[in-house]
Amino acid sequence: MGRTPEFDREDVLDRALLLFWQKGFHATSIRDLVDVTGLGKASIYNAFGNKEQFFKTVLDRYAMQSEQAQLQRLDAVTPASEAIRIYFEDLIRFSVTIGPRLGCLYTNTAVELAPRLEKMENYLKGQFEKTEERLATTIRRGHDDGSIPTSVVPETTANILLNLAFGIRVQARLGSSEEKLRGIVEGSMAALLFYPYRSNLAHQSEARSA
Amino acid sequence: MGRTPEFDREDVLDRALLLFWQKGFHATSIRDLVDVTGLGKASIYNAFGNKEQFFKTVLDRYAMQSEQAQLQRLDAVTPASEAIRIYFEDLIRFSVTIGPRLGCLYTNTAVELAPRLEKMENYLKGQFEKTEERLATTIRRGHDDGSIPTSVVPETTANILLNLAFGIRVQARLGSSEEKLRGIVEGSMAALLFYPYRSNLAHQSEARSA
DNA sequence: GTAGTTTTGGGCAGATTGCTCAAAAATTCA
DNA sequence: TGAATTTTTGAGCAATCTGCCCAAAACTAC
Repeated sequence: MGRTPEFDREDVLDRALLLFWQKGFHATSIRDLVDVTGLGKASIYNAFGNKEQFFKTVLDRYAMQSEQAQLQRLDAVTPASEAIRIYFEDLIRFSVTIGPRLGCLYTNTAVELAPRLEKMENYLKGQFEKTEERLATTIRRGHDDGSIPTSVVPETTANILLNLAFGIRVQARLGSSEEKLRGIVEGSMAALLFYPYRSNLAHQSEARSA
Repeated sequence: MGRTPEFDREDVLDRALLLFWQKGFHATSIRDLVDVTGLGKASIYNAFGNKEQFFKTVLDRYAMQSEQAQLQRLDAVTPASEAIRIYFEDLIRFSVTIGPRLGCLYTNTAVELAPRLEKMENYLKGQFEKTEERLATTIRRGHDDGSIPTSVVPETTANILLNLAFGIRVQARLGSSEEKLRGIVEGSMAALLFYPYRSNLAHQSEARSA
């Protein structure tokens, strides 16, 4: 029992998420959150605790909407090479389409709060490691279904692909166009995963055996 | 004429630089700067203006010490492929060795202050574009001196290399080890620039024509 | 020494920060 | 209806923030 909350919790979280995503943790004040969510200061503290706890809740919601969804698609798509390609397509779409200069909330947060990263280790570093492991697993699946040459080492390449993802997220944050990011992903994947087709090679040298 | 300042300007700038580098712009207060530099509030405002102007001055000093120095070495080293390799070696050293979880001040700043990036466009975006152009130029030089296959397209590959650099800087900020970053650079460069030798390929497939 | 100039330290003003508390309003259960 | 529980509301707290000012100290030029 008790009084019914007037706000829609998910809606409030989404609004707060977008604000934190745009401005970062420190630059977002409680006042800003009050303005964007429409509910009073005390209501925020009552419903979500202090600013740091609120931010962590927002991070969880972000995880639900972005990373987890993308990682699930990694396992769902066949062949494995296509899954990786789609993973990066989703990454770009999610980093660019929703709003300008958003990038990835996880990456932005990790860069901004790196000095006090110990407190958020479970949230961020674990997520990144999980992504890397999933990528390695997918590469191994590509060995089985024949879409990725067995000569490609899963661990090393997953490491490099995660680094590629970090670069994409940062450049999305800086306002790079979707096309430019697509070109980077395409060129990198071609060089790393698909031996014969490499878009960063001039087309004159296409005649080369696989 | 007038009273001689008691502080060494370069020393103060270096201390402030390190602090901004560690904590970021918003999390660094004037009080923090007073503590770390040892001089009073008024002296800071007198010598460097307000916080934002001080930060820009610090960015300039950072440019002098890091980016510019690294870019100059790009042109100095022969062959061109070695120049690029050394560029990334310097990048890693500079991002990891000076202090833990520092990364690159430019990248950190760009990520943190992306929403108000218009005001710093000259400082950051220009620097990144300059780096990309320098990389492309170096690749062309590699075409001439024979260290990089002419099949490697300068613009596309420079684009990808810049993205690689962003990833390295972020991972350095997250505390990745020097060895891990070296592995990423080595694997990426091998795949992108040096056709026959690719460390992310298993050694069993080494017998392949160049 | 004197005048002019700059640094320095202290402190102040105004705004903003994150946060709390008590009372009012709304809902459920008895 | 009345008691219990929860949310909302608004006022306000203590601390910190940035930015600036002013008088005193220190230095240079004359």
